Amino acid sequence: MRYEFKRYLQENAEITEEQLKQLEGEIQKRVIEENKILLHSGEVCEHFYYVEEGLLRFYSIDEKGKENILEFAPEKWIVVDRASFYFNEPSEFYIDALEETTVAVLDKEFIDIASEISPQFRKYNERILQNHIRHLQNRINRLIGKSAEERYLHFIERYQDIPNRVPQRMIASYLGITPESLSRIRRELSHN
Amino acid sequence: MRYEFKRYLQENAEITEEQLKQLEGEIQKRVIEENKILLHSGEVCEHFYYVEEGLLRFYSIDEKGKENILEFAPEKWIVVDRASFYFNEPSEFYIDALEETTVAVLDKEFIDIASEISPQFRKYNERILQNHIRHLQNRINRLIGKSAEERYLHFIERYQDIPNRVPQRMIASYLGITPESLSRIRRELSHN
DNA sequence: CGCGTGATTGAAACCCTTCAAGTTTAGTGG
DNA sequence: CCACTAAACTTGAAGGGTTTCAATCACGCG
Repeated sequence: MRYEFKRYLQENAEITEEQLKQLEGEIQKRVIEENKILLHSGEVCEHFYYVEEGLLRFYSIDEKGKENILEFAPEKWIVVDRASFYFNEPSEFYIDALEETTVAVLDKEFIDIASEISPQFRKYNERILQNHIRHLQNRINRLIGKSAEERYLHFIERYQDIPNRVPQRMIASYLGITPESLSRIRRELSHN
Repeated sequence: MRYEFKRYLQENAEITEEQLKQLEGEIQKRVIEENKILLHSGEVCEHFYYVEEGLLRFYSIDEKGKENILEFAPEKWIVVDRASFYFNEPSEFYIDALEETTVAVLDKEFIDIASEISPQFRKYNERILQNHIRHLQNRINRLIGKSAEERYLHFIERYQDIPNRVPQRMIASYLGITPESLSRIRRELSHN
């Protein structure tokens, strides 16, 4: 397994073999079939999902039934509705699998124990939190300041593999435009 | 002072009088004149600014010179470019004062000491971080899923006092539209 | 009073959406 | 392997919504 969670923890949170043994029982591995929903709007998000292989998606559905994709989560990403997880509130979002996906499932217990036995993990956890904020902040900046075409170009530059793995309409959804608009933007871009 | 930082800390981070004394030297109070810039793009953001009175603004400026406002920070808010602060990178944003503003200025030292002497502060600090994520996430959801009119209605509902304190063109900037568009949206809304 | 800034309005252009119709693609079962 | 089907993508036309640019109006301040 290329992106196994344990190895990821060792490399990124400086967790030792020793500590891994203590945590082993708290890490649940699951294989999620394509299209399976892991979090429904209205539920409290009780888990972090670390993607070892596959692709998850974090999105909302509005009154008109339109899906709005906030995030794609390929290998090495962690998805969670932090607001719901942390504040114990019903989530307004969904998480599902766009491919058959193997995940490491982590709950509050895991976070608490890992934080307790490893100051490095605590730091790592804060780092991904800060990183998440940076990411969201930049995304907002592009949404209010850039055109759809610029946002698309940024997207394919930043997430090279995702365009090959998800339907184009989902990229449109991520960018905040319709599939038709994205199709036309792509046509324009290819015409030079 | 209605929203003095020390009182805020006592109420929200359960900091005691005792601990306040230890922290006093780390809290710098400043009065920022209107239009003064606290953080320039390209600088590393070294401080948290807690607004005791007045109004700050967090924004970027793009190649065309257009300002894109990510956040308004009235009383009781904390502004900081967390990405720059945490990762020690040059910021891509600006912070300035839209009114004469009194702030408590906090640096890394303050955060470190407060975290060390008070577990409550540590928790508080994580809480505002998580809250920040919730806020950004919801904002993105509205930007990709709602019309300009809906976003405007949400804005005036959520931030009742801000529309009276900032020029309308800045609200337009926050919403990601032009001042002219916002003017027309308001006209439409008033015509019923 | 006059100036400057911000808000409004109009007209044209542009971008994006909507709806409806094709076309292409991928997957399924024979 | 082909034929069929459903889903995804593309395209066109019409219509909104937004922007742009320019002009005008409203207001506060020196």
